[in-house]
Amino acid sequence: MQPKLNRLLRALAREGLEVTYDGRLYSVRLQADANAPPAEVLLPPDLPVEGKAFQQLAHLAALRHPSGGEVLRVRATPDFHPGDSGVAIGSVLHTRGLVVPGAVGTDINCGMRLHVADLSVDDFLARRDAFVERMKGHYFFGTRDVAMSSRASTALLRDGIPGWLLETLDAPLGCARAADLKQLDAEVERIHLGGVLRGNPDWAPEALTREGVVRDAGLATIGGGNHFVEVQRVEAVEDRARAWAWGVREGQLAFMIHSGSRDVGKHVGVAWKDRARKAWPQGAPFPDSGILPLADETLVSQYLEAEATAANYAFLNRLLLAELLRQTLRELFGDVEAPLVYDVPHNITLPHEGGFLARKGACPAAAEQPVIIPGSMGATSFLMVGCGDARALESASHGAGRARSRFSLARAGADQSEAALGLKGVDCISLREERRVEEAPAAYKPIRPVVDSQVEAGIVREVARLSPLLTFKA
DNA sequence: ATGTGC
Repeated sequence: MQPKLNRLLRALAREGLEVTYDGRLYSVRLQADANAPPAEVLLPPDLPVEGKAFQQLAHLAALRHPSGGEVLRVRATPDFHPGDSGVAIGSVLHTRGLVVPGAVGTDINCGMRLHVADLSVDDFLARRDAFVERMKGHYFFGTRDVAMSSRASTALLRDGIPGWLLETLDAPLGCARAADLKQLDAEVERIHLGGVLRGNPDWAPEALTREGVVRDAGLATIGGGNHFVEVQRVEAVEDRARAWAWGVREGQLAFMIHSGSRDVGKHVGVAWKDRARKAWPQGAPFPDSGILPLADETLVSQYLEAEATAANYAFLNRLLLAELLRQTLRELFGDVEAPLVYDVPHNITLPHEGGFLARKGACPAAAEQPVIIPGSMGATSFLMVGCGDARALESASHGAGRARSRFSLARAGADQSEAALGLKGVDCISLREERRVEEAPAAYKPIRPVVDSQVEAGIVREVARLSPLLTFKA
């Protein structure tokens, strides 16, 4: 391990990076810019590292805007890996006087949602096939009814889940019929930020606000990449008091949702990538990294409003993915209670100490707050509680982190046996075989060391572990 | 991340 590490440090030095490592925490900065704050990465020695991700972190920390504002700190979680827009997944960026749209990207308010269900695992598995057929219909073949009035859609984009609920309670339609509205109303407090950021429907695709009935084919769909919906079993409870308070008990059926704002986030993210370029001061050289911050006060607040608009949509997307599943459980098993444990975004910009914290694939981990860290397909997932660690910028990892690219897995000649891919015994429902391979357990780092390193560092504590029964991938 | 694509 040690020679390998030394080789990595030497290679990074040749590429102009100054890197130190104390066996737990890396500190990275550009040699050419001693005034930039160092970027820190929590990473145990036995986890694989990629030089490109360090490069991206160092450049993010060195980011400046000619007219002011500053990067205060950059921190990365142990699941960090290179991002294709120039910002590593797992980056947490603390700024003042500027924001960086690329530090969130297009997958705005990608996040996690966890429910537990009052149903035995045996009873569930006895009707697995019927359940799978119904859910395939909802998630893959569009048998869901997610129509909204344009009033409800507009209220959602502006005022989040509470706004949507108000309009929907008033004039139920489509997805509202599917939803148990009273229960949803009671569950709003278990959504991070109450399921609302102040948005503006003008930033959303026009089809979502057009007068009449809005039928959005993307709503209540899982999406690609690492997104999934998984049925799980609560395997072990470590913190009994907290688990009890959150309604989580050993042996329960559970379901976990990992999804985001779909096309709406892409619409906003792409538009603002363009705007950031156009707003860059005339004559100033573009940063090598290609990452462009916004410093103008009006542009900053407009961007945050646009990001919030997509974030509100993502909250509803996860809510409806859960609602379809909850409704299907009721159809098959009668009056099953399946309460929300928590819903938390891990791709979002939020106010922090007079400035902003942009998380790209990092879960908020303020003190006492539920933290959801999914394992890769087939692996254990974790329900944790945050410790509010300031050095970690109150952030935990958002998963195990990708270890191999999609392409490296799909490459001809690679060993694609079920065993080599780690797919043996994994019940994965997917429309496309490639997806199962691209997202196979072998594509990801092991979750255990990622979680343990964060517990040891005082960032999170374990509340419960969940093991997978059935995974839906689009 | 995205009705993608080394």
